[in-house]
Amino acid sequence: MAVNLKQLAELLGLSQTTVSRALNGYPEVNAHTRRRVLEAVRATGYRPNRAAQRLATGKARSIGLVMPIASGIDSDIHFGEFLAGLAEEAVKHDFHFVINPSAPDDEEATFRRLAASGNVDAVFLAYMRANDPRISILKSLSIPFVVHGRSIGGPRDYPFVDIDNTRAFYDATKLLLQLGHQRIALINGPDYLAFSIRRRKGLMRALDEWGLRLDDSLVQYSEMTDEHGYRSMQRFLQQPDAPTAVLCSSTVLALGAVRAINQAGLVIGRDISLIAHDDVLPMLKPENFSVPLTTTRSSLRAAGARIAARLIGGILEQGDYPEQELWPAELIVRASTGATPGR
Amino acid sequence: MAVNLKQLAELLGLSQTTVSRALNGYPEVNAHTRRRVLEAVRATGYRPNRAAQRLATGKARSIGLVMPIASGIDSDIHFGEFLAGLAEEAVKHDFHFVINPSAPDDEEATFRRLAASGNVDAVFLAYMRANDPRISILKSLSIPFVVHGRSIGGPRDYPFVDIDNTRAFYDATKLLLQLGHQRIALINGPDYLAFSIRRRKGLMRALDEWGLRLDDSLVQYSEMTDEHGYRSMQRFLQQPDAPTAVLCSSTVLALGAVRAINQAGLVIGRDISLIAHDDVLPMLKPENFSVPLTTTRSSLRAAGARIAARLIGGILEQGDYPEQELWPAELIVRASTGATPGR
DNA sequence: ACAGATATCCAAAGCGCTTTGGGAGGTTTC
DNA sequence: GAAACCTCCCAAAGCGCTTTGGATATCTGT
Repeated sequence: MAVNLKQLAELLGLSQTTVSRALNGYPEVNAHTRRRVLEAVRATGYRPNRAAQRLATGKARSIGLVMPIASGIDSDIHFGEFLAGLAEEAVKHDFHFVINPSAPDDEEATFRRLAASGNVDAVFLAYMRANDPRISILKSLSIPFVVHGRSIGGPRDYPFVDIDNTRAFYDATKLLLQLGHQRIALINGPDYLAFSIRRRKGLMRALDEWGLRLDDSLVQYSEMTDEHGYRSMQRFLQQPDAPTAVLCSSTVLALGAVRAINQAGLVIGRDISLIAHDDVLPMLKPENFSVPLTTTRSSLRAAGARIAARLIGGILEQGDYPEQELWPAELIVRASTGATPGR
Repeated sequence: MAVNLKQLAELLGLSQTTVSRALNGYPEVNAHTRRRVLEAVRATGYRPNRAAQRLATGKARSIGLVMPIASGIDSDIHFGEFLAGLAEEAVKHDFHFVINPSAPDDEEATFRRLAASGNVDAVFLAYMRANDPRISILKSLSIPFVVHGRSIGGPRDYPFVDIDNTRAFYDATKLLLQLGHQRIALINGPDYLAFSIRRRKGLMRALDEWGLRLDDSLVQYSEMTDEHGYRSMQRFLQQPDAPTAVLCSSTVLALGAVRAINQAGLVIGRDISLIAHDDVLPMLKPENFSVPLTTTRSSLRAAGARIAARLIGGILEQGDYPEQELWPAELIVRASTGATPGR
């Protein structure tokens, strides 16, 4: 018993115009009438036909999402978590996604197709790289978009939500330095990604201020899997002058790192300190590690939700959001950080 | 310079009807006229407005996807891979997804909402459990759907694409038995999932035929992560009468298992044999393992693409697919399987 | 009490496509 | 040569919503 606007209007003895306006919050409707309409909607279970709305308004109520298929990114656990946030928010407003898989070298064409298709009102962008070409492409396509993260170099005036990676790892490093650590290593994400670059910068800056030099043999880049964390940590531990403290770009990496440390017979927080960035993955809580992890925390899912909200707000022309948001990451000290051994 | 049907028709000196028919492959159009239309489409870059098509045809051109958000499933690497296949196929036909996140206990309501909303033509279902209630729900909602996997128990007449898990693990076990192994362990997926249950059954059946009994202390269930594979294998190796061969439900699990084996100082293929199920994850190829892995192979991505194709075919009422497909998994013997040690 | 606001509501015109119901002209059929 | 068919095309009626451009009625202030 799916009703449509016309039937609903008839049932109420009103015109479609008035009912439509009552539903869409226009002011020229008597409060009492509006209440009646809302009541009837509840009673009949009326739901507006989206296709008709789209045709009439020109808004597709959907946001485009280019999903890289080549590398391991798409199957990445972090991506899934972020997507969950996006989806959660989108579903509240009855928005859809158009997921376009694309090989990295085909991205530009994919974006063009997406924009031209008219199937999406806005586009979302992530996994920013240094000098990322996609920003200029999207600007030229004149389709609204919001970026998760920031590029490095290139145009600066585009909407984004990012966390202050430099600051987060600067703070983390500072803590370690104050605890007396001098050789601090970094198990980072892929080296071409902007957040990796910034995290390294944060580390370097803090070292600089302390009068220390970053030793590049103490930085490892890789995809953020448990396995890579394990291997990177092993490599560090085998070095002649092994680090006494390690920064991890993800709790997933930390998982592997911890295993390597344990296997080497070392005790976390005593023999070696560990700080990881925590994306708040529901299945991997830093407080549940055998030794609870000191972390820089910022929820990936929240970022996803926020970006969805901004995208949708922009399309519906409601809500007011800052163009650029730089979220701080919270430094949470737990048991995995301690004073330098033998001091 | 976006043209619409009307303008295109005018430009050609034809009626909208004829142009529409030419484009949609109706027979009552002269071949020559059709060619002219197609040519004009190319020249003008005409693209039909989807919203209008939807309104006129009643088809939303989108498929619904309920994404579990509670457990680790959504961030699961296997899910991402499957999704890639779905998306790849969908984009070919300009189909969308409506991703609905849902807590497991809210699934029924989510499905109802999805079906009632009218913005999906069909629904896709995965992560089947034993006696899965979702099948009946979807049937009662009378919305087309295709299942990835099969339930166990409950109604049998529903469309699915599944791989023959029982058979795959039966074959794998058979191979191990022929090689002389008697104590064969299984590192399985979550115990409530249908495929896990079937794989265990395959193992058990082969053992039975060989006159052996399945020792339930040799079966571990867990989410399919590297970490869990590691732990499960460790547990097996610590047992007094450790297995000489192990079956893994995923190459991801095998990754951890291999680590545990190496760590124990054992040699794969000599001291202990390993067979894993290979979902053909692009980032994890069994032939690249330090000891190339014997596997039962079936591409998850291909399954995703197939399901998308069937769903879309059903909506568009074209193409003819079998209702139920049970794909065989290919047994590929590599170096990780060898004769029982000390025989 | 009357011109000008103000508050509510409505009829009708799209949005861009598909589809129904013909209809003109040319071919067959008997 | 008339009746019966094809073949190919068209006009117009929707699909279900939003929005424009009034109407009508009720208030204002003077």
